[in-house]
Amino acid sequence: MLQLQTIREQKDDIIIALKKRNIDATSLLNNVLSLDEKRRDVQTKLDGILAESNKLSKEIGMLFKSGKAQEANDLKARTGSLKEEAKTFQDELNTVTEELQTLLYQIPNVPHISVPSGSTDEDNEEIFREGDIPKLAENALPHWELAKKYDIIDFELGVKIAGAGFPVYKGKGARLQRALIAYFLDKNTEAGYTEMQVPHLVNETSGYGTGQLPDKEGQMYHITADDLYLIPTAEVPVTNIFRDTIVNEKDFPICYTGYTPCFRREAGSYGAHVRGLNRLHQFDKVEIVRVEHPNNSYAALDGMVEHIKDILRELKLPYRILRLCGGDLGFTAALTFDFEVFSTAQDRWLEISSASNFEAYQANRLKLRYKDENGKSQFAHTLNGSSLALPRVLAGILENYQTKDGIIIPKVLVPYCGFDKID
RNA sequence: GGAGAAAUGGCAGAGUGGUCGAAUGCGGCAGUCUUGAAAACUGUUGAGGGUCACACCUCCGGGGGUUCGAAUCCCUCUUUCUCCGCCA
Repeated sequence: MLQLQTIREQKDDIIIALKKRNIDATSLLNNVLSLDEKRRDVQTKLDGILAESNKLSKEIGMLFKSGKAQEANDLKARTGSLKEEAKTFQDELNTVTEELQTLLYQIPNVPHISVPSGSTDEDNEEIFREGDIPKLAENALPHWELAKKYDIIDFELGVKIAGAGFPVYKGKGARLQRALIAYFLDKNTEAGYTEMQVPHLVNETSGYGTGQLPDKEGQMYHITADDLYLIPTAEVPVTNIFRDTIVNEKDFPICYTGYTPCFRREAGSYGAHVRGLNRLHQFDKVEIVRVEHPNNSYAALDGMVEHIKDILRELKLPYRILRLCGGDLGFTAALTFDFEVFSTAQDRWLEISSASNFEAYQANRLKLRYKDENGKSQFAHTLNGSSLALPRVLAGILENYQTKDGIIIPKVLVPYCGFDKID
């Protein structure tokens, strides 16, 4: 959520910046400002009445104490109308505040200056590419064929148990999953991230905190009986650790990592591109989350990008990094870098990580603050990234490391797997 | 799931209708002393709105009510603890 003060001071700049998202926010922001003005006006009136009422009450109390009951009762008579007025203004204030809140929730984050304009993923800007694309044999198979051939993932079994998009990993496939999780967590921990195990279900307030709610309910599984949501990413529970907190400036940088399954309804996505592991309702992911001083958040984002690069280098997977364009940028993000692994057998890039700086947008919703050198509360910056999302990394490994003798396990994973080949 | 108790500032913990945004202790911050540190001492220290700055307003788990006036009384919800039941 954008800060009111920022909107007041930089309305025109915000409107220009939001054009990169192909949004004309002019009337929205004007409405926000006029509601804000109204809110302050009503608040001031209400405060005045309450101040008078408080004063009268004190006087009445003193009169009663000194035995002047008659005078006290005279004063009492005057409080009735004040009460009615206060109620009117209070109701108005509540209405205006709620309207204002609703509008603020509709404004996405302001894109960073470096975000290119554009409307679809085709407009994303490739900024880096590394790793050799292997030359596979003529009869190279996509991962869903490989999964079947070596009996390591059973998609049909998942359909039986839960439905499409819930694969069952078997034998070495399951072990490889576990190895990847452990390897990622170890890499993150070595880099200074503290490992956390968090709930996989969150309440509504947490959904609002990180920006999944309102509006994106449809993307999450909702447990209506208890009004809980299955997490679409560890970002939600891990970032919400900091909801309603004031952290110590000395504690920066705050770096957390966590493994969780992720649940996404992915309503409406069908077709060839969602085959196999490409798009699932349940998948595993290791996430990194940082809480940073505003002055340092972009350096922190660069650090996260370097960290993810390091992992992909060790896995020896060919990858590229994209700077997302305005149209592809998530609602809450100011700047996002996507990592894509090249799937040789499918001849396409697969997104395996996304690292974002949310600046103060989530912090404002979360009420996540720190005290600056003057002792004033300021919103911190939040960031997160995947390191990494499992299924497509798995797909990339299966496809790129296939040989006629089986699938070779990347060297760094062998100690975690306990085997060096799937055959 | 049943019965009872409780929810107050970073933490602990007073406060049962009026000058209480809230005693006290711990912690934090600043200073004195010290070569430095510790100890001791002194001061300071909740959040939000509002204002150029004050004033002023709101917040004692959430919501509602009684009253001129509520941390304090009533209703309701949530959470925690104890006991019982069930259970990995």
